[in-house]
Amino acid sequence: MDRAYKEVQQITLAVDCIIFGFNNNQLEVLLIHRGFEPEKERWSLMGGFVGNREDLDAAAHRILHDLSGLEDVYMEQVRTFGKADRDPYERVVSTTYSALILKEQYKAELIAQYRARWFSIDDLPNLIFDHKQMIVSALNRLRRRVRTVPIVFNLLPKKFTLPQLQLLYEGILGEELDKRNFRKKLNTMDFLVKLDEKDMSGSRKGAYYYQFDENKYNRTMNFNI
Amino acid sequence: MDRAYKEVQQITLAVDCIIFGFNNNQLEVLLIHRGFEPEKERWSLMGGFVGNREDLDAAAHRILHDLSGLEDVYMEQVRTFGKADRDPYERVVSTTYSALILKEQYKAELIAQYRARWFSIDDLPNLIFDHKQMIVSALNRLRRRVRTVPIVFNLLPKKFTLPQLQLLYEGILGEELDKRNFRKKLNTMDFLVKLDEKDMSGSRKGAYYYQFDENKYNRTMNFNI
DNA sequence: ACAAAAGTGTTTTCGGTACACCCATGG
DNA sequence: CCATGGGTGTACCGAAAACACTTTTGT
Repeated sequence: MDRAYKEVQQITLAVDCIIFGFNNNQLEVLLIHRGFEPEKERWSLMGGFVGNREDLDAAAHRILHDLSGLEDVYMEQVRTFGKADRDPYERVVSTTYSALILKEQYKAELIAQYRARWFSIDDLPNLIFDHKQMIVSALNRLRRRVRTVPIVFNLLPKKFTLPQLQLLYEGILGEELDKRNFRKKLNTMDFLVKLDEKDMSGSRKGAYYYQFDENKYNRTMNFNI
Repeated sequence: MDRAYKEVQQITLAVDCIIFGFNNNQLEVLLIHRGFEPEKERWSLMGGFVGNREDLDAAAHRILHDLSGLEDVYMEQVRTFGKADRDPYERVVSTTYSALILKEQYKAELIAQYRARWFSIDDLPNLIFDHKQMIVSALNRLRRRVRTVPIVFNLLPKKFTLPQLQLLYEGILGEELDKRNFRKKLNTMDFLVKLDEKDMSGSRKGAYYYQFDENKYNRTMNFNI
């Protein structure tokens, strides 16, 4: 605990982002193809170092913004990876953040610039260092969280249909859900608003659009899928 | 992501331990009375800096060992506190670990040396920096975890009685539990072994000792209080 | 008319909760 | 014999799970 100890500390602090999106009815992660050393030409999470006067959370948002062009994205800290040899080149401790984004809003030119690509969570490429573990822990956390906190709506447009929402849950949880039970549950917790408009793109009959109503949710704060 | 950025990084990485114990039928936290600057003479968590070649987890164990003399203690990472101004003296990012220990096993002389003291979780003193928040988040995590993972047994001696176990749960969860329902649940999940021996210290009748059987638990891995 | 997805209720099962009395023993 | 904490079983309720048919409409 004495100062001398700390003064010689040579550890770099980084942030890595696990960026989730919902595409092709699958939960996907955005990875970058590294155009720089070390580990050039391999896949990795989007990461970066923390600024000296920058909040850790702010660093995560900055890094996400660099890749996506997005601000005000929903992010949560997951955990910190601190094995001494996790990065074989230098001592870096990295805190992971999980982000939920809407694919349509990405700046395609940035994605291209970083040579980024979406990967289905059950078809990941080889990743550098411990990035695979980072994704696994973020996914586990996400699976727990989506059942009790209304965060999935960050992965959908403002207006979405119930079949869409159900597919999203199935993609995240990795299991099929019963349509009737799913809808019944959503009905009992009353935070979805049915619009008069239908999405005709997926079927002949068309599916009604819904919206998440934050105020309604805040009245009860009860959420349990 | 370029090296130059990182080379000027001046952030110190620390670990703080939230040490839980069960005493006087209450959940308590071990705090130290700082005999050193900064914030001398105030209460804080036991913490320290991470060594250059030391795993983050190892740093937490080392720090806990320094205070308690204990090895092989059950610890879990909680989360990382990274606000730029959380420590007004210098830039320190701190990862918190929660430890579950058995009060009887502490080395009293070390506790004395650090002028440490146990505090009931609902009667905490003023704490430096964001240490109060750290305790709150560790406690929240603990409350969630004890319901689904058999970690409470780290807070009890090998042999314990059901009244003891129930008091411990009540202390952690901060609510009273129904004796019959509590025991019924424990019975349906079959990982406790009843011994032939009784603890006569708490009552005339005496309470049977039980042990947690890890093998039995591993067969089903089902735990839900 | 038919294919394809959207929408809708009921029954059963199981776990959660509420609740009150007897037991063993040391004094 | 009595005070004290230890130990036990049942009835009710609500949430979760299982399950199949009708509706709409573009072709």
